[in-house]
Amino acid sequence: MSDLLLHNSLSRGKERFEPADPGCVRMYVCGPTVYDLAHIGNARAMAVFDVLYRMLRARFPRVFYVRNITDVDDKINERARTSGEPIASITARTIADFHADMAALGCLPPDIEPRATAHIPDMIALIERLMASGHAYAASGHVLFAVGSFPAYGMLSGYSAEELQAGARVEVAPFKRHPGDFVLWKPSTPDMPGWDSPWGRGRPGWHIECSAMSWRYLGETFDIHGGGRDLIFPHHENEIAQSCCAFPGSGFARVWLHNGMLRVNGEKMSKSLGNFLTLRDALARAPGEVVRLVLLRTHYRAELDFSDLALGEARRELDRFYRALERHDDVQASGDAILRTLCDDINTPGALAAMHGLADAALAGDRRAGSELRAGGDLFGLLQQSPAAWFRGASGSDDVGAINAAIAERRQAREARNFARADQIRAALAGRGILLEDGPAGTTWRRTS
RNA sequence: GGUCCGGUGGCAGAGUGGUGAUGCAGCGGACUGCAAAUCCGCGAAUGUGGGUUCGAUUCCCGCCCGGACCUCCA
Repeated sequence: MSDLLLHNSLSRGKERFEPADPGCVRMYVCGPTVYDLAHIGNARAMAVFDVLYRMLRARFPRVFYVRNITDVDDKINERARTSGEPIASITARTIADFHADMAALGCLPPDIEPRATAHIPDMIALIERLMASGHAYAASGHVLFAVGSFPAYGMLSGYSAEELQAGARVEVAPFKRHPGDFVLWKPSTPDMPGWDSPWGRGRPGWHIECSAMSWRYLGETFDIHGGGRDLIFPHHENEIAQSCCAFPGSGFARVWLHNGMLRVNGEKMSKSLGNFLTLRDALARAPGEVVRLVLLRTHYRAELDFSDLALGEARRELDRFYRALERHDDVQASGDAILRTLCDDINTPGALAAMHGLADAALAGDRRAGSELRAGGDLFGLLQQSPAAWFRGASGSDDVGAINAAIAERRQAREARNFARADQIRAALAGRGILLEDGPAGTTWRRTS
């Protein structure tokens, strides 16, 4: 097998990937903050790293994939305040929604999905280490990380502490020693979630949870840390600072991967523009595999335009793949051809081109190609259903008997060369989203919507 | 303003220092009663100006255009 190359945000270039422990790849991905439904930007990150997870599982004996759930956050508090719904209710519901959405998107569950609120003691332990080593200080009830104590601060984002100071456009809290210092722990009022700590009752800052949970489950050093590009600064930069200072010499994550942002129908996705598309919205418009393919048709580091046009194209691509599977899928296959292309920095568009080549071959009668196509689909998390289910399953109505009756009537009409009647029947079905296809073995049907 | 990323056919979207993948759409043809699907074929692109090179879409520089990020916190 050829090398696995991954673009490391730390070096801004592709590197040959070698896990620290050849027996087990350790990966951490930033999961959702559970105050609202996942949007398609979240979905992209989840789908991209799910493909990586599948690739790694195909290449290495074991993969341990950790994806956290942030269930303590001021956005959650704010949602509870404005809606009146209790925090525990908001987070429980949103987590259930998230799991349902991920399943619909075809994402494998991570090996463990730790919740921030279950790891407060780990966070406190980490903060105490930072206090003891002089990287953190208490001020006005807060505990802050002192960026000046970490010379490498900025190694990921490319910002220097000085630049940040110069460019600061937000009012800096007066108790900070350096404008770049960030909160590790902050005080909570009685109506806010809080935990007892050496610094009084309080709650964690945004970044410390990921340092704590990755430490807990993956150790001081691990292989891959992934997330959206918008997390590079400040979130990941601060994670690095916390973890590297708490565990000198550890280096924290060895490879950082960041997926690009989304546009919707050509516009930047934002709540103010009113085009903030939830994954659930997308799933209402198209099957999960179609949404997933749209997210994987573009290389993960590039900006992606999520459009209705793209949904249509993706659906037609999947139609073709399923047609190829319909004819031939009965041989053992490895998926190696597809995996080889994916191993060039998760080159899903390139691998998709290879999938089309396999589909061509399968449609031409190469049974092995059809099986390779299926195996490639397993790497993509696509082609996970039977062609029959894809073309004729789901989408509501149980009018299969009526459809078959109509087909039988049309067959009689055609045999009598009454094509006007035959076409009338076909048009009536087409109006209900049923497309008839006359083949050598008779007439088959599929849903077009 | 600072830092960084990107500009490929009508659209989407890869690779590559030496005749520019793949998909969708379009056009012509085969097949079909007609379609659908499938197959065959066709046209169509590397933002711009320089530089390096025998040769640049690929490497370097300028320019233009587009995009991302520039924290804490209420």
